[in-house]
Amino acid sequence: MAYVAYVNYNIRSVCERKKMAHKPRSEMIAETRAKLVAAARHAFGTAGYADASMDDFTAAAGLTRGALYHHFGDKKGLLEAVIAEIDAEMGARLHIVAGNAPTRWEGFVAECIAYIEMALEPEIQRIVLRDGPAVLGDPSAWPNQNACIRSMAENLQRLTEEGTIVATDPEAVSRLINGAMLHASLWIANAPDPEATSKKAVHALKTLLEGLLVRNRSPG
Amino acid sequence: MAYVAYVNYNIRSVCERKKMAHKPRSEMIAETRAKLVAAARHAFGTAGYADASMDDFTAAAGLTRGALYHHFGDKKGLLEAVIAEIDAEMGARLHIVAGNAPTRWEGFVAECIAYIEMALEPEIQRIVLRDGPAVLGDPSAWPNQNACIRSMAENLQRLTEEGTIVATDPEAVSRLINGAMLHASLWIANAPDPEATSKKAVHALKTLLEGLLVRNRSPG
DNA sequence: CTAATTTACATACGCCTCGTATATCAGAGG
DNA sequence: CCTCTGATATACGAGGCGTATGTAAATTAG
Repeated sequence: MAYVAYVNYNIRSVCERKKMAHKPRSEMIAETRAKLVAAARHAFGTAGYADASMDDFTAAAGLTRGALYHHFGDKKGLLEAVIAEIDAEMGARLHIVAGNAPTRWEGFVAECIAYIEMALEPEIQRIVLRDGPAVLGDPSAWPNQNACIRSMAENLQRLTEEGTIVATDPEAVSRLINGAMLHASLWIANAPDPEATSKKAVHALKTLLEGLLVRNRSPG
Repeated sequence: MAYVAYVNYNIRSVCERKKMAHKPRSEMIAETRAKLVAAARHAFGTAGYADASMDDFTAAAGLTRGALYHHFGDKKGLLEAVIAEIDAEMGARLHIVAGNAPTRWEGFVAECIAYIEMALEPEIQRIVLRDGPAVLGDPSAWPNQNACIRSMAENLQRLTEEGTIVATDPEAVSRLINGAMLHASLWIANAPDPEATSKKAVHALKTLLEGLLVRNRSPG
């Protein structure tokens, strides 16, 4: 018995989608995943993870929660996918910035500043910096390990080897700096005058970073 | 009509509480609030804010959600109260640490290290560092403004005036350092070997901080 | 000292959200 | 052509939260 109503099933929507595209199945699936990720990204970025209703944003993507559970397991799984996407974009942007600098050190500083600027974007701030850690735990344990951090740690490693900066554990320093930048972004974004605050933060960060330069340190 | 069942009301629990104590009303209220905050603090600290059921932890405190809504408005309000309590404790602990140091600079460094250690405690980490920002937004905009940050900013102000450290905006530097420490704590807490990681982080932090000392900087 | 009012809390109800179980259909492959 | 697997939709149940409402104790008024 039961489920009599299934006679009306989803005939309409399925037919519509059939008419629209005759792509191979794998493409349709990729498209579905992309649609879900995009819709979730928007919802998470504006309403926040907790207040984003799965029913709502799957519907906005022209789908239902059924598709979501099939592809991502649960809401957290979808958040992971969204964060992975954003993180990849961030990594790519930082890579470009670092590559355009004349020296390694300057590249590093430019990367830091670019990171702060990116972290000012509301979507990144909300999803990656606030909800991400709350829902998924410590970012340093995430699978991607934040492409950003790895890139910075590598730079620091080389700078240390070159003798440009004082000897420290590169990973430790990169995590400290990353945390500093992240917090700075939250501060800037919520400040009454973000522009001025940003200048103060960038200046302070440069001061802090320059303390690492060997040429700035007197033997002592 | 309706609400017929109210005849049985809460006679039992009320009578029990009446027998137990004949304190003035204000004390009873304070006790209720304290019980709720304590129960919530435990639940938030172990299960996390999102997974802590209001029905469950109010019941654990011998109360119902009615009391909670009356005193704190909603779940967020209770979280605010919990965080305020924890923040006050942290501030007091830091104050003591700083006061025991021979010089202002050493006090500042000691405070930083103590902060990292505190932030390793699971309850603080979960409630203040992860769920807090996700639910209540940027910590720098919280009412208490994090007693910790203010204290550090004051120290930096004085150190700058004394000429001990290079001139920067004290608030900016304190926020950067605060973010660095916070992130370091998350990293340490989730590292496979927290002890060793902690040493690395503290060493790196000291290196970073010492870069601010005027006596370490060569004129450049 | 009694009556009115306020305050502190408990209960009931409804909406919404999530997760799981089930149903259906479209393609892929034999 | 038939079967089987995979992609998606629907139905159902369990909780969680917020609000509206109820009650009794404490306080204040007269």
